[in-house]
Amino acid sequence: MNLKIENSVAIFKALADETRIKIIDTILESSKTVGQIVESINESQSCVSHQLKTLKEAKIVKSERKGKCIYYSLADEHVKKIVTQTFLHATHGDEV
Amino acid sequence: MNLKIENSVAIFKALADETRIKIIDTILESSKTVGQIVESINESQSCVSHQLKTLKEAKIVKSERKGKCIYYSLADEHVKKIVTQTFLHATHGDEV
DNA sequence: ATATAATATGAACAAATAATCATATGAATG
DNA sequence: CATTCATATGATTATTTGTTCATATTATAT
Repeated sequence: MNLKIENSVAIFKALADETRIKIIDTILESSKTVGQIVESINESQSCVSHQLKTLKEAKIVKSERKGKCIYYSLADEHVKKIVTQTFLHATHGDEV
Repeated sequence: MNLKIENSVAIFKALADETRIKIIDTILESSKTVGQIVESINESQSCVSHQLKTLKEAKIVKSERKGKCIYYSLADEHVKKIVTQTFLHATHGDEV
């Protein structure tokens, strides 16, 4: 019943996987097709597709078909902020 | 070997659990003893203690003994930013 | 030194999750 | 309309993870 808690946990769960974070890192700046994502991280097409589905259900990413291919991108700026904030923390260690 | 990815995943994993988020929510503004945390969320002492350990290993929280009790608080401001940013997103839905 | 209060720990079990394999779907093109 | 290219899906298996129970530790007070 506590939306703040439950929604936050849902977001963090969606982000708590190396494959999914690699996907997000790949599409952080510009949208990519599934094929491009598969190329850029080192996982099978099936695996990537499964994880894209997870990310989409969590509303972390959105998709759009253009001709043959489907392009995935981050769903909104807020999610991007959470991710980049964490990337910063992760690379700058314990600095304030 | 990619620290940005690996450290970020570690942080998100630490945050990807309802019990742990409740703990974090409880100590977000001021430090609390284990007993106080147990009271405020609805989990057993053992469960809370286990999860506090997980959070501490992930450097999300720190602890300090004062007399009989051990006080837990957030480890740093950066983590607090990540959490509050997400809480905001979680409560304000899809707004930018 | 013992008893008590506060917290931590280890083992065990159940539940959740991620990758793989095989296959299905669906759009585009000849 | 049949084929091919791009992506999705379902089942299965292995691994990870969270909670509980019982017990251990550690500090303080008596």
